[in-house]
Amino acid sequence: MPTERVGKGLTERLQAALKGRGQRWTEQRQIIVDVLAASDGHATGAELIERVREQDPSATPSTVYRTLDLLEGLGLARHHHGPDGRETYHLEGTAEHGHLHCRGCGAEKELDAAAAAPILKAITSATGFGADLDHLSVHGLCAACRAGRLAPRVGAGE
Amino acid sequence: MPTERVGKGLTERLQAALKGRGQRWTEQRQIIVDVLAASDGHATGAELIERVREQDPSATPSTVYRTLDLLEGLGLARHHHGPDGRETYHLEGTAEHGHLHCRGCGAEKELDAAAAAPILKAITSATGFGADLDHLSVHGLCAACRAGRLAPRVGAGE
DNA sequence: GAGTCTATCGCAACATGTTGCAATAAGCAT
DNA sequence: ATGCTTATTGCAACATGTTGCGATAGACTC
Repeated sequence: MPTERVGKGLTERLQAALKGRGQRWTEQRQIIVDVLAASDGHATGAELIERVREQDPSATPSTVYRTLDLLEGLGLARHHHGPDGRETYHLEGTAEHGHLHCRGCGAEKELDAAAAAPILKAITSATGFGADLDHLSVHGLCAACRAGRLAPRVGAGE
Repeated sequence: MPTERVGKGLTERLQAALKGRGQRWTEQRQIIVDVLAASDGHATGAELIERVREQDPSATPSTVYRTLDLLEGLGLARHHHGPDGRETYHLEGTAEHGHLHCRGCGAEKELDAAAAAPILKAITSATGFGADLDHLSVHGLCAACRAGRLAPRVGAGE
């Protein structure tokens, strides 16, 4: 029965946060939050714009991106950059996680906090940096592709 | 005295590689390689285009980007994405390295292979991924910013 | 050196984000 | 309810990359 998947909680939280900062609650923002919540995984900016326009054709990219920025500022959404530099957004509801991109098979896996812990620790030991898991994108070859690397790389023949 | 910083070696290597694949050596490519070599650190696509245009105003973005792609295909150049998703290119001469972006002070540090080794090892242990150091960009807080975090974060007052 | 084949170039259009500015409308006070 | 203040919107222009296509010009053959 959920007409809105967000649940009252998020919307009200958002309204309260905005009011406290002298900012305003608008129809567009409601739609954008709904869309973001409905695309539970990750969505690129372009995808979000398209979906928002389905509900409100008058919406423009600038509004969507500005709202996304706003949501990030409030800590309700996050974004990271995919392997091609495109932006990907997701709601705060999702647990903090990093991303693994395999250049062999194109697969994309999430890196949850537990699995990432030793990695973050290694980063801190080696560099002193405290890494943001949400912004950690690792590009490389997944286990399967490394094992299956029968075909030799570019070499001579092409 | 170096009119060209590249040195004959790279240019000739490139010419040979191209010839072997039925591809061609052109003035533009010479210029782009020169520019890339002269911007020894990292340069964004836009910067490279601008510098190439200084030497050849007729050059267009598509040519530059396509050449950059070509150079990457030949293993002579690499690119990665900065914290804002913008592309950054550098020549292969540079040792393979990752990047550390501090969101506190904005500093950008390089992560050399030696320092990265334990990190890559941790990634492999935790995920099975063999990570590409060149595509590893870590975003977080550097040691100084973590230590100097006297000012509390966003909190109430703003 | 002239001719041929086709890789590369330049252009123009598109895709994804970003930004400035004037018009609109949300939230508050009267 | 009416009016006021100003955050937000929509538009239009710009910034950075990407792609298709016809024209140009490398490199090779004769």
